[in-house]
Amino acid sequence: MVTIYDIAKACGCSSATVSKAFNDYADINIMTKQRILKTANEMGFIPNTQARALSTKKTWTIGVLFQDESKGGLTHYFFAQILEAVKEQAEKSGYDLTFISRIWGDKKRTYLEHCRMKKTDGVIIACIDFESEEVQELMKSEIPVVAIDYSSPNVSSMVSENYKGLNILTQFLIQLGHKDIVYMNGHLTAVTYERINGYRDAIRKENLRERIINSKYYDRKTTIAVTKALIESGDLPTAIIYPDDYGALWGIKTLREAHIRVPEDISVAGFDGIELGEMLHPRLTTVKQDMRGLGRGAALKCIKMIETKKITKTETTVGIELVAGGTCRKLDK
Amino acid sequence: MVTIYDIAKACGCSSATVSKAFNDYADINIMTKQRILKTANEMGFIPNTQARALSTKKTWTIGVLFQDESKGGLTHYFFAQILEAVKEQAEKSGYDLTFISRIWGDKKRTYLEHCRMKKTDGVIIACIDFESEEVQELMKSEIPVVAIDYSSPNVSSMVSENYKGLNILTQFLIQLGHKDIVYMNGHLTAVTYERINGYRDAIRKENLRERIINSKYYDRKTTIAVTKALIESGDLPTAIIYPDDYGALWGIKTLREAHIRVPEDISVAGFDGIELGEMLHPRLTTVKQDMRGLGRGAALKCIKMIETKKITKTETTVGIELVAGGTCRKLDK
DNA sequence: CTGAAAGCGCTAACAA
DNA sequence: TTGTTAGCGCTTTCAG
Repeated sequence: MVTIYDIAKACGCSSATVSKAFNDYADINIMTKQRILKTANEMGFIPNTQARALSTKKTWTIGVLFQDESKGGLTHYFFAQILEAVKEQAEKSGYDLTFISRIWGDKKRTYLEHCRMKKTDGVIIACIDFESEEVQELMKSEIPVVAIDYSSPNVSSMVSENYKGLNILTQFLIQLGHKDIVYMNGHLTAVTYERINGYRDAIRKENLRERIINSKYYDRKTTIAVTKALIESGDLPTAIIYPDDYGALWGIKTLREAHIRVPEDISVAGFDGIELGEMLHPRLTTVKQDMRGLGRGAALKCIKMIETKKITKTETTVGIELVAGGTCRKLDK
Repeated sequence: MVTIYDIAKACGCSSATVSKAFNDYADINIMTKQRILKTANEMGFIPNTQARALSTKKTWTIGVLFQDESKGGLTHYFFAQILEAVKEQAEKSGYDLTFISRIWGDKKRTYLEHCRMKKTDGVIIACIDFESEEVQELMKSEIPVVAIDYSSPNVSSMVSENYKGLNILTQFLIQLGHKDIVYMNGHLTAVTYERINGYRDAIRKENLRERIINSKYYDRKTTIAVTKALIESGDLPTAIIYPDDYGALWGIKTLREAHIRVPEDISVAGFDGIELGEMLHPRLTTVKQDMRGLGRGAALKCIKMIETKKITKTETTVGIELVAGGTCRKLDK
C-alpha cells in the first residue's frame, strides 16, 4: 500500500507537502505539486479515506434510511426512484451513500448510534415510520437530516404539492361528470391530511358527497380488502382515487376480477406517476410526483447543511403534474 | 465526543483495557469488563469505526455496484429485490453497504479506485456491463468480488438455473399445443446463451421451428420496437417468450394496442417473477427466479471470502420455478 | 514555500 | 490480568 510517506520519500520532500499537493493548498510551489502528483500517480497512490476522516472529522458519507418495518424501501417503486436521484446527486457532489440500519450482526443499535459510529455527515430519510421514537431521536440530533415525503417543523424536508395534487385530480374527475368520488387515503400523516384537504375542498365546492375511506399506502392486502368491501357494500362510487399507483393497480385488478370494468363501469386514479401506471392498458390516470426533484433536492439540502454547518428545519415543495390516462372516463349526463 | 481514553480515566484503567472490554478479549477480568461496559454506556460512548478500521484494516463495509450505463439498478424491479436481500444478509452479518461509483465530485475514478479508497472489504456486482474493462479490473483485483446473474470463470457468482428455466418454460408451451414459439432473448451474455440452449433443446426435441429474435433485457423501447416489427412481419407466432417480465408487460401492452388479444390470439411469457407480473390481469406466465436466494447467497459468499481471506472463483446456482399464469392458453387441435 | 511534530481514536504486541 | 507504547495514514499548526 502506497502512503504519502512513500511519495514523500520518492520526491525528497515531507509528507506534509504531499498532503498539501493533494488538498489544493495555495502555499506550495507549483512545480513541487506537479512532481508530487506525477509520482503519486506512477506509484499508484490511493488516499485512505478513513485516515483522512479521522483527522478531518468529515467522512464525505451520507446515510440513507430507506426502510419500512414491513418491506424494504428499495423494492418500493416510488422510493426506489427517489433513492436513485439522491445517489446521483450525492455522487456529483462527492459524497458516498451508506445504508443506515439498526441491525448489527447479532446486536442491535439505534439509527442514531449507527450514524454516529460511521460518522455520516448527514442522513436522508424516506419510506419509514417517521413517528417512531428512534427516527425522532435522529431528527433531533446534531446530524443534518432531510426527510422525504414527510412534513414536520422538527426536520428539513422535501414534499410534493400534495394539497394541489389531490385537488386538481378531484376537480378533473368532477369535470368528467363524476359526482360520487371515493378517496381511499393512506396512513394518516401530515402529507395525507394535505391530500384529504385537497380532495375535500374540491368536493365541497361542488356540494358533492364526501367519501373518504381509510386504507394504507403501498399495501397490497389492505387495498384489495378495502376494494372488495366497497364492492360488496353495493354502493360503488363512479370513481375511486387510490392512495397510490401501486394500490390503484391492485384495485383495478380486484375490480376486474369482480367483472367490473375499468373505465367503463368505474373510473380509477392513482398517485405518484410510476412507470407501472404506464404499463397498464389503458394507462393509469394519476398525479405525477417529481421523484428526481425530491431526491435531488433532498441530497442538495442535506449537503448544504453539512457544508454550512447549520442545521435548518425547512420544508421545500416540488411541483406535481396531472396525468390524464385512460382509466377515467367521461360520464354521460 | 467520548473516547476510550475518557472511559479509561473514569474507570481508573488504561485505554488498552477498555479496548479489550469491547472486543471480547479473554484476558480481562470479568468484573473490570462489566464496569467498563457500564461506564461506557453511561457516558454514551460510541466507537469510531474509521479509527478502528485504520488500525485493524477492516472496514466491515461491502461495496455494491448496481448500476447500468442507462438506468440505475435501484429502479430495476428485479435487481432491487436482490439488493434488498443483499442488504438484509449483510446487516445480519454485521456489514454495512455502500454504493460504488466512478463519479467523484467533478473528478472521475475507476470502480477499483473507489473500493480501495473506501477500503471496502468486498464488493457485490449486479446489473452492469460485466464485460467493461473497469469491471474486469475489479474482478481481477485483490478485493473479494461476487457477481450476480453473470457467469464467468474469472469471478465468483450467483446465477439461476437459466438453462432449465427456459427449457421448462418452452416445454410448457409445447405441452399447451404451441408449435410456433418465439424466444426474444436479451443481451448476448453467457446467461443468455444458457437460456437460448434451454429453449433450443426443447424446440429441437419436438422438431419445431426455432425462432430466436435478438432484443434486450429490461429495455422498453427495444422491446416495443421488436414486438411491432414482429406484428408487421405478418408472421406472428402463437407464443412469445420475452427476455424478462418487464419486457413481457410492454410487449403485451404493444400487442393489445394492436388489437391482438393476450392470451386469446397469442400467448406470452416472461422471465424473473417480479410482482409486476402478478398485477397484470390475467397474471403473467413466467419463470420465477429466487431473488432473495441470489442476494442472500451473494452476500454470504462475499463475506466468506472476506473472513477466510481466500478469493475463490466459484459459481453457485439457485433454483427456479415455473409460474403458470393466465397469459398462455392451451391451443385447440 | 517547506517540514517537524502533534494528534485524530483505536488496536495489538509485548512487558510487567 | 493490566498497562505501555508504537503504530494505522492523513491533516494541520506553526516555526523555519
